[in-house]
Amino acid sequence: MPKKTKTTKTSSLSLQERSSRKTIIDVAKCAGVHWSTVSRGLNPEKRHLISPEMIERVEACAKKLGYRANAMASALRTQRSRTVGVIVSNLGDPVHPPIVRAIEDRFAEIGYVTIVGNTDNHPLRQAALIDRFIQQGVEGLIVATFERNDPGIAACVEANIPVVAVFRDPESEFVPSVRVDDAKAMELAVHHLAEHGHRHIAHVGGPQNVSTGYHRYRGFRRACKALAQDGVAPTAVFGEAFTVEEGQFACERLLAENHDITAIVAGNDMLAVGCLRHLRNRGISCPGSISLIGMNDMLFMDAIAPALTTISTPTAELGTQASHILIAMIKGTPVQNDRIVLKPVLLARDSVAAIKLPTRARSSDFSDTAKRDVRIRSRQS
Amino acid sequence: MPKKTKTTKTSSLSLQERSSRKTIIDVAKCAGVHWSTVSRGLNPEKRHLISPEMIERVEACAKKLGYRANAMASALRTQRSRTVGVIVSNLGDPVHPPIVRAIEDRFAEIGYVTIVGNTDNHPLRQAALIDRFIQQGVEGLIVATFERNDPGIAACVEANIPVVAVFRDPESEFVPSVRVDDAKAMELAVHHLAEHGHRHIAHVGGPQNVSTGYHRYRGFRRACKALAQDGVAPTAVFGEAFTVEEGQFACERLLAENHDITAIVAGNDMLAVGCLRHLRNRGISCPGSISLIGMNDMLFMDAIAPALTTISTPTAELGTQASHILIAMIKGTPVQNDRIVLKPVLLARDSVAAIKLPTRARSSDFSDTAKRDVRIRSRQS
DNA sequence: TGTTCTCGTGCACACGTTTGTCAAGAAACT
DNA sequence: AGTTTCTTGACAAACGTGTGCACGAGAACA
Repeated sequence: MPKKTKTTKTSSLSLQERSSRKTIIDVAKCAGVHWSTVSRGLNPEKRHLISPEMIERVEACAKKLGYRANAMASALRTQRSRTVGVIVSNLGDPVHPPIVRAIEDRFAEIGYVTIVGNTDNHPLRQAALIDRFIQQGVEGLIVATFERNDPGIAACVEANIPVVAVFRDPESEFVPSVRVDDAKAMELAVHHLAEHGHRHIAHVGGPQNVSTGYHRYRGFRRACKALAQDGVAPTAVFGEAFTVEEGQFACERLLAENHDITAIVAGNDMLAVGCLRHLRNRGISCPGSISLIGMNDMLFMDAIAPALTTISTPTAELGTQASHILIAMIKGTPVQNDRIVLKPVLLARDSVAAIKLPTRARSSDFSDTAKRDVRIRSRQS
Repeated sequence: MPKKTKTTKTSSLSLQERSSRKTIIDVAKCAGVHWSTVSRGLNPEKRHLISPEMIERVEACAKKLGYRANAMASALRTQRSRTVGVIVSNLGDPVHPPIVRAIEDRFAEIGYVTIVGNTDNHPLRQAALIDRFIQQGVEGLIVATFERNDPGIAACVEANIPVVAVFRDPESEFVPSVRVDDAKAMELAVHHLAEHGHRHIAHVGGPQNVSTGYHRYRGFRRACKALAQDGVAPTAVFGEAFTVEEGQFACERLLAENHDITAIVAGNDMLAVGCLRHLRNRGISCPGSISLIGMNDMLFMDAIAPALTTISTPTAELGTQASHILIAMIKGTPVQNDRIVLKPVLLARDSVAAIKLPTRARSSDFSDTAKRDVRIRSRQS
């Protein structure tokens, strides 16, 4: 009887190790029933198969023993891990936390758990992360790091796991996406500047291999072209990344070669803050000499000097919408609209001044800063 | 033979559903060996039991089939999920992302996956989250939401799961903690102001039920008491939370009752920005009329107006240290120091001015903003 | 050549669930 | 009363992996 010996040994060992995590078997013993009965009694979907008093008895025992279902065992059996993955480039970038937060909220509501990972924009780290998450058994993925035509998408569709792109648009037919209308955002910015009399407008853009940087630049050019008869001339420099440092350097390069620039449209607020830093270092007044518009309305952009006029991105809404789509995909529900493009809104603050008018917009009024933003909605709704 | 029918049905069904996720059995078939051999061949720790050529053959088949280990099955068998949980109050609060980011980095290095959750400071949500994470099988927990003597700790120790508190100190003997010296931080601030001639210093503090708010207030009072012979008089108001709005309201209450205040030490940067907003709305100059010091050195605090003098908190280091401790606990390694208190650093910028001197510190120099910070280290190292 | 030892592989059980199937008993029908 | 229907709970087979044990083959030794 070597089997018996082995069995006993193993089980006693595991009992020693796992302090005392209770299983349905413990609950069943306590309630004096078979464990399948416990399983059904505790599962809301199968509960109708069990008599009410039995359910009550089982639940009482479960509570008494401090029973907690083993999600791994359940996941293994049902092939549903109740887990989703979120991949961002860098949680430290202030655009991402509101998105992740919104996703976590939505999935917590349906009992799902959210795992996160950072790629730092390295395709290899992204690939490794996707691989690891699939191993982990995520039921879906929300990815904010896809480049245009990202090869990483193949790994997901191959593994047959639902993916939705957020913030960036991979422009792939296989992946639903939720993003903001980047081109439109830049058009709003350029028109806003043109209305203030600016003609020599420059773009301090971000990386062109991601949709955000690319579409924003395109939108900028399109807007300038539309205003060409008014004498609006486009100029552009690009940062290697959406960071303050890159914005600072790009701005430096821009001004070294172009001396008639009166306004800058930055690819996002980080780049804008970098521009601001360079202008400050050079002693160039903003908005006195050069006006500036950012994008995303990151935290504290209303508190910096000057309060930054920027294009607001509904980051939380991005996360919420992406979650809705992913949840539908996981449930197998047909998803009606899987190419969501949210409308950006211009927030007029203090970093844009009218040109040719000697009176500068000075923040001499003492109205509440939080209420001072002037929202200018995109015209075509 | 009803069994056969059943089996066939089940397996064919699952084959249909799970597109085609490969298992070790598939790899074993491909390599013509038993799957236990595959299991060992793919496991670095047991690989030495297998002949090199066999390992090669197995790995080739695994790669050819696109085999990905099923983490859930592995976790169930080994009782090790390679998963940790991080609990914060709100990812949208800019203190948290760097912490979470650092944790994710450290655990990614050892192949662990990080799941996150937000409590919004609701004890019930925290309890639910801890419960859910334990169900999920996390091997450890890093919690940034513990209140002092938090009852939620009981659930963790009862489940026998390693926990380390970060940022906040639950002051429990059962939980290691990694935090910054909050009291010392406020002392630095008060001394800095005293050195600039301030005598009427007020504290705009945060909630007192969490260690951060509590210790910062204590540190503030201690510093004032130490300077009592110099005529330093402490005053304090408190926000219900560490938010801009609460800071604004608290500042309003403060100034309504105290008209001789010349300096404010805020409980953190959010509260400081709130103070700034109120001062601005009231037309009170900062630092001209009232000096201000914040804490944490959140992102963009060097770009706001005025550039905020603040006490820097090494947030990423908090996450890294907490991870180190948790990893040691998970491995069973004895952890040398499980009460880590990091030293805060004062960053002198533009929101503090000397009193009684008619010349105000105006930011008229054009040196690089990023390099303008003056770091004042805590004296007793 | 027989014995012992090492090394590599196969076998089978267990981890904790979920769930299809079925037996037993009660209730309702003919 | 006999038969059918319905309810309730028990049984056992997976989900995919890790690992102690057994076993066979080859090497080393007397």
